[in-house]
Amino acid sequence: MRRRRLEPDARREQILSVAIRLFGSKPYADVSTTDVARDAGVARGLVNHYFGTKKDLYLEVVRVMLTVPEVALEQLPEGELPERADSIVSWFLDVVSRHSTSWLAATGAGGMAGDADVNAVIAEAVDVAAAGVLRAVGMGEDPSPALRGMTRSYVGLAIWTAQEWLQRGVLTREQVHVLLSTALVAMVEQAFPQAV
Amino acid sequence: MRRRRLEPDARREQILSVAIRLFGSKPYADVSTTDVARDAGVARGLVNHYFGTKKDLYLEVVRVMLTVPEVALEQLPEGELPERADSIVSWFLDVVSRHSTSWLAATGAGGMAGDADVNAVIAEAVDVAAAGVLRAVGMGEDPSPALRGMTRSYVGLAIWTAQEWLQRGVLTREQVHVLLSTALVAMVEQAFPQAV
DNA sequence: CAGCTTATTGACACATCGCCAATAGTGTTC
DNA sequence: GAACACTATTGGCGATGTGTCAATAAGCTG
Repeated sequence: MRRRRLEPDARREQILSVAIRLFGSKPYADVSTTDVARDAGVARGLVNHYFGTKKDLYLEVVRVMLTVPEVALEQLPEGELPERADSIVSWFLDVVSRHSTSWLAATGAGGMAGDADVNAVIAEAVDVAAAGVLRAVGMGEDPSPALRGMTRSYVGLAIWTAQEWLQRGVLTREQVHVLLSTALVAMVEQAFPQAV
Repeated sequence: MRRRRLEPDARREQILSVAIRLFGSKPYADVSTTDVARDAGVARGLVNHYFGTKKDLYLEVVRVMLTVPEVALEQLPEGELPERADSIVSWFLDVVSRHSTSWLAATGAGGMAGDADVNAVIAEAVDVAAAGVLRAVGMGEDPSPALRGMTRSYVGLAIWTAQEWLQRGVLTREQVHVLLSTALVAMVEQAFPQAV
């Protein structure tokens, strides 16, 4: 039997990439650690050695899937609210359409929603997105819990709308953009003031 | 061993109620058919006999959890859009707060989101809710696919907002009401026209 | 009470998972 | 180049969960 011995970091990275591919295409229960090990050309025990339990591996996968480049989010236009809203919506749609499959699989929690740890990882990513939205609309300074909650709700709207666009294909990007922009403006002007 | 022999309907109902309780309090993977059988005072094989596979049982549970009395939805006020929006939002918040735990567990898909069959059941419930919203705002006559998609997105917003309210507790019912009403009015007036 | 229908059981076969002692690459030293 | 040490990697054991099915017995009927 020919074994190949790799640096721990390299092996871990290789197994993780295989896991990302599998968990991105099938729900959690339909991916066995045996599948991951086989596709990685490795004994199943090695997967546990590097990642602990199967759920731990899945958590790593979701973390990677939801990690998003927030560089372009730095330079936001200084215009009025509608322009700012357009800008943040465009950024969101760009990100989501680029990583569509993996991103949608992760936010849909491909078969592990409801689990406390998985929820925590998703919630953290949603928090990051919500913080970006709040900064974009000029309310990013020390937001109250209620305000952050409302913004997370808006991110939920964005996720669902993206699904209608990218998975169901019943909406055009233009329609999605209009919907998310108008909703954001309306919420900022009328609902958010109630949550200062 | 004392066996008790019940009518198939009665036994099925009893097992289902136990399953609803368990799946409502723990994620899918944390509930074994052995748990259901034990709590029902029954052999594990009987669960499979009545419901087939474990996932089939779960589908039944989700179906029941998402079945909602849509009686009060029949008599909707005839006023202007803001009043109609207030009305449908109130109806939604009443329903959701009444069945909060089970309803949230189901929409969160307690550990099986991403699975095709489970998604189908949830999607159907969302469709029903979306149809109610469309009727409430006076656009229920033969809506286009795009319009129905936008309305499903709005239902997604409502679900996420309800979670911030009932699970996280960072929003009051008043705040939720304002948020959902203003978002609905804005979407109907500005986004929906793009999807006739 | 005997007999029949069928609700219910118990066990078998199979899959998956976490764990750990044993194995064998790979670089180091003499 | 051979012996060695370090550790990445393997393979198998035990436990748990699931679906299936022939065997069993509960309860009605004559």
